[in-house]
Amino acid sequence: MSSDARAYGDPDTRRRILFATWEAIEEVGADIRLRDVAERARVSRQAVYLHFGDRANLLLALVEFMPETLGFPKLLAHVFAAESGVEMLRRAVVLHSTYNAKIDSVARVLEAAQYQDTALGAAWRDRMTRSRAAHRMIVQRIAEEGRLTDGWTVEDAGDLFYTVTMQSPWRELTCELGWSPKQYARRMTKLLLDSFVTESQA
Amino acid sequence: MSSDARAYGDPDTRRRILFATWEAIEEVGADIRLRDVAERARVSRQAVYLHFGDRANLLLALVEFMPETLGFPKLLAHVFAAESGVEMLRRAVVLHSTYNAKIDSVARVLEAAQYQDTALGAAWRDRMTRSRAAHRMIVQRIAEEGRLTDGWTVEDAGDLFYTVTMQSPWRELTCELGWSPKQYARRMTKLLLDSFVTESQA
DNA sequence: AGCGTCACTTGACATGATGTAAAGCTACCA
DNA sequence: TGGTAGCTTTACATCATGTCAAGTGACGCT
Repeated sequence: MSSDARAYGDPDTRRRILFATWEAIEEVGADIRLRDVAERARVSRQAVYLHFGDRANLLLALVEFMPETLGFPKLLAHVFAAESGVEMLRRAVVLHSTYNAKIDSVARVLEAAQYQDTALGAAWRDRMTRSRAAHRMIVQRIAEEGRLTDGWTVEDAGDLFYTVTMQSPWRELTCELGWSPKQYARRMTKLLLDSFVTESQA
Repeated sequence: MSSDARAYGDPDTRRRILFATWEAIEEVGADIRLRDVAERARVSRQAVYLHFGDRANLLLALVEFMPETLGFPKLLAHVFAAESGVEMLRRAVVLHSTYNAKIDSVARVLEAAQYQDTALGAAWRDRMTRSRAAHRMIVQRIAEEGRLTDGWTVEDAGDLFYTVTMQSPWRELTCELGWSPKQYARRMTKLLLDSFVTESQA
């Protein structure tokens, strides 16, 4: 995935356009026009096409750009630096509670667009696949520590963990139902630990 | 909500158009063109506009039309006819496991469109609000029977129940990860019961 | 100084879907 | 016979996407 031989144009301009797109999506929503994006980036509409080819490709680039900009790798590393599987799970949910908020407006657009553009759908799916793998590793760790409840396999619990902490449920609970990040983290963690983990300390 | 003084035109034609829309969405996806819809319904493109005004309104009508057509009220009644709260929850998850499948293609379109059209968004939200209330009632029943775990309030558990059984997580688990309806029902039920319900029988 | 090239601008244009407007057709009903 | 409801046909305005071609300015190289 993700490696076009060489990107066109000035990297700074490219970044400006990506930031402009991001801003535009946050303000306007899904139906951003590329002329608005261009205006925000203070370039011509055609510059956008020169850099990214088309709308789908622009969003595609944004999918890579956001996590880099938000320092996602570091945040993820902190989750995996935990000393126990249960603590990893806790930290993962906390990460979701804050990180999901930052990418939500863009995520809405991508969720909607993924079925219309093949390449974009693939990129989004790829992102999901990684996330799924990360969640499974956490459950794997819990299992290795002998704390996974008998009824669950690593695979099933991992997939469920991954799925219920996805963007959509998070969005519903926080944006629509008003849960704070802390409430989200506490309650979601409780749900998962209650089912996945055998009691021992907490 | 949902009561325009009187609908235009022949009700049969109206139904034909709605079915055609439904079909078109299932085959083509989100980017259906109204001319395709018209073609399937064997009416002119303008007939669609005469009946529904615009695209958003057509989708709006579809939101009401689908549950009626699929006999949703009866299915819901069966859930609430259960003798215990726990059994209600079980039945609700089973209902999700099959019903979500039937509406999924249309749900994708509506989820995407809800942020673009105000009225459509409101209608979709209304649907969600009802669903949320139903889920809460089930948890309420569990609580009344004294089986709700100490750590949960009816409200929080209800909202979580509602949220994790939403369309999106269901879609991910079944369409993308390949869970069968039975697997979905069993595992989702286990997750919820493990956390919400105090052990007593099963 | 001259030359080319990169990065971008400008303006024009084709495409294609949405939505509106107006006139015509047909069957039924009074 | 006349009217109206329900739909068709044709035409048209709009608007975003995406493409094309020519032009401009800065920069580096010779």
